[in-house]
Amino acid sequence: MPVTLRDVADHAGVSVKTVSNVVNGFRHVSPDTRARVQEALDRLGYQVNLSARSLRAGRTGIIALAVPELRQSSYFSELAGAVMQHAEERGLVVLIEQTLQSRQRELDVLSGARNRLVDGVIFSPLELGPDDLATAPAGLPIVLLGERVAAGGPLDHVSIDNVAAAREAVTHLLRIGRRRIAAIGLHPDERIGTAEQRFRGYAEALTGAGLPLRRELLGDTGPWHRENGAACMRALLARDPRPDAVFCFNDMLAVGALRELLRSGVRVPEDVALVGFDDVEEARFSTPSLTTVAPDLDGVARAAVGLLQSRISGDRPPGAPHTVTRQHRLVVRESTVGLPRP
Amino acid sequence: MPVTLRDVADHAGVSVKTVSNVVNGFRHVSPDTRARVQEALDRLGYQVNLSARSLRAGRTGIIALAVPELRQSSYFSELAGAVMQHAEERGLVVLIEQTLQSRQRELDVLSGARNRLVDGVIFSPLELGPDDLATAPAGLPIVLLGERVAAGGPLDHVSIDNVAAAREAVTHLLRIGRRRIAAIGLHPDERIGTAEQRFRGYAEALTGAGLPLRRELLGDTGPWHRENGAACMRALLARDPRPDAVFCFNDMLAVGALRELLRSGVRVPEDVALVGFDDVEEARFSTPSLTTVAPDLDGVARAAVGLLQSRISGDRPPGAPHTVTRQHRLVVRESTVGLPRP
DNA sequence: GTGAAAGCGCTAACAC
DNA sequence: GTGTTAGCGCTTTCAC
Repeated sequence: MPVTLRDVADHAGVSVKTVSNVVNGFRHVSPDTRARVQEALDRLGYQVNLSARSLRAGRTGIIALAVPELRQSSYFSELAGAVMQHAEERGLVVLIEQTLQSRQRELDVLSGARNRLVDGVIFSPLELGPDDLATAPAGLPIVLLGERVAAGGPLDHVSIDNVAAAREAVTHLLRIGRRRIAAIGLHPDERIGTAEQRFRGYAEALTGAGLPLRRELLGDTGPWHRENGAACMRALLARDPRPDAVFCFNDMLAVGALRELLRSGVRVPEDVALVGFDDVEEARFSTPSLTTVAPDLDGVARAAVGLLQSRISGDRPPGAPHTVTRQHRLVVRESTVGLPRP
Repeated sequence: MPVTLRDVADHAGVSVKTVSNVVNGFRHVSPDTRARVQEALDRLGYQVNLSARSLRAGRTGIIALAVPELRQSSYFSELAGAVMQHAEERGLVVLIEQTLQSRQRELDVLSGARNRLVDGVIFSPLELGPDDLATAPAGLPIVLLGERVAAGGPLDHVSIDNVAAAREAVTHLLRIGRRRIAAIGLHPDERIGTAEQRFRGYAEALTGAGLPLRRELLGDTGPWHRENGAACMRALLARDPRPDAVFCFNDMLAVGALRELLRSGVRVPEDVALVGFDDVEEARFSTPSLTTVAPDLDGVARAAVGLLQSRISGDRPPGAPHTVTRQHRLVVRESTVGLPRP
C-alpha cells in the first residue's frame, strides 16, 4: 500500500499542506516542524504519486521521442541517447516511440493518439509531409527533426543543412579525382525529405563540376539499412559504367555497400571511394574507416529539447515556429583517402 | 483547453458516466445514446486524460527499461527495440533510462526514485550486486536482465546461459586449431556479472582441452565499447606469446579488436581468429564478418515483458521469483573460418 | 440503461 | 507558519 501525504501528516501530527510544503522544499516552514515531518517522511518511506501530481499540474514531465526504429539504425539510437541526456538535464524523461515505417503510426504521433501522457514530442518523421501537419492539434507541442518537413512549416524544426553537407561530401570525391560518382539511398517517389535533400546536394556538386547526372549511377533503396546498402551496391557494380565512387545517404547504407565492395574484391578507396552520412561510431571502426558527414548530434538534441521545453513551459506560446540549423562537418577517413602513408 | 468527459456529457445531454461507458466500450448502452455520445466525442475531439485515469487506476501503463547506455552499445539499442515491440503488443509503453555506469543511478532505478510513474522496471544492471537488491522495495515490480545478479535471487530474471555460450565460442576456436586463445573484456574486480560468467566459460573450455590459463592472454577492459576493444587488442599484440585467437566478451570489443588487428597488418582469421558475443547487426557486415554468439534477443525481450506484466497485473503476487533462460547459438562467420572457398 | 456522488493523491488558494 | 478546502479528470459503487 503506497504511503500518501495524508499518512505522513497523521504520523507527524501536522496537515497535508505542511507535509507538501516540506516535500516541495517550500521555505516558510519552521525548522522544528520540518524536522518532524522529514522524520515521518523517512520512516514511512514516502514517495510522491506522480500521477496525482501530473493530474494536478496538467503536466507529466515526460516527452516522447518518435523515431523510425532503433534496431537497425544506429543514428537513431545515438540520437536517442543524446536526447535522453539533454532531457535529463532539464528534468524531463523520455519515452521512445518507434514509428516503424508506418504512415498511420506517424499520424498517431502527430495527433497525440498514441501518447496522451506526454507533454510534448520530438518527432523525426519519415512518411509524413507538410500536408499532414495540418492534422497536428495545437495542444501538443511538437519539434520536428530532419528534413521531411521543410523549414518554414508551422512547427519548430531542428536540422542540419543537408543539401550543403551532401554537396561537400561529393565535392570531396570530385577533388580526389573521381568522376563516376554514384549515389545510394534515393527515394524516387519522394518530393521532399532527407533523401531528396541529400540527392539535391549530390546533383548540385556534379552539375557544378560540369558533370552529368547519369541514371546508371543512381541507386534507389528502401529503408536506409545495411542490407539495402549491400543490395544496392551489388546492382551498381553490375552496371556500365562502373562507379569509381559512391555517396551513401547514410552510414548504414555505406557499411552495407562497403561489405559488398570488399566481398566482390573491389578495393576501397583505390577502385571505389566511399562516403557515408551521420558519423555513427561504427564508421570510425570499419576497415577501411568511413569518410562521412558528422552532424552536430549533441547540438541537434540540445536544441530540440530546448525548443520543446520552451513550448511546454509556455515561454513561447503557439505559433511563430523556430528553425534551428546546426553545424556539420565532413570527416575524412580511409574510405576516400586510404591509409596514411607511413 | 483540453476536452473533458464533462464537456462531452453536456454536449450530448447525458451524464459523465454514460460518456465514460461509451469511451470504454461498455456493452450496456443503448444504440441511440451511444450514437449521440460518439458524435459529441468526435465533434469535440475528446482524448482521455491519462494522468487522471492513472491516478484512478493506480497504474500508468508505462514500464521502464533501465540499461547502461544506448549510444555506444548496439546491443542495448537492439534490446530496447525488441522490448518496445513486445511491450506494445501488450499495450505498454517503454520509458528508457540510462544508468551510465553510475552505481547511484542504478540504485535509484531499484528504489524507483527516478521513475515513480512507471508500473515496473526491466533492469539490466552493471554495477549492482545481490546485496544491493535488498534495497528494492517490494512495491515496484522488477525484472532483471543479464547475469549481474545470479539466478536464485529475490527478483524475476531473464538471461541466457552465458557460461555455456562462452564455452561453445572458445571450443569452436579450439576446434579450428587455435591454442593461444586470448580473452578481451575481463573485469577483474568483479566476482559476479556477465564478465565473470563469460570468463568462466572461456576458462572451462581451455581447461577442458588441457590448456593452461595464461595471464598474458587475459585482456582487462573498462566498458565494453569499441575503443576499449581496440586498446586492449593493441596491448595483447605487444605481449609474448602473441595470441592466435581472441574471444571478445561482446561484439563492440570484437569490432574494436578487429579494427586494431587489420590496422596492424594481422590477417583475420589466418593469423588471429576472432569471436564476439551478442550478434548485433554490425557483426554481419564487418569484413571479415564476425563469428559471434547470438542470444535469442526477441525471446529475452518477450519473456522480460511477460514476467513484468504478470507481476503488474497481480497474476503473480510478490515472491516466488521466476528465472527464464533463453536459447543462444554460435553463428560461425568469416572471422574464424575465412571466406567460403569458391 | 442511465445518473449522482465519492474519491484516487496532490497542490493552489485562501484563511487563520 | 500552518491548516482547511476545493478540485484536477477519471472510474467505481450504488441508486434509480
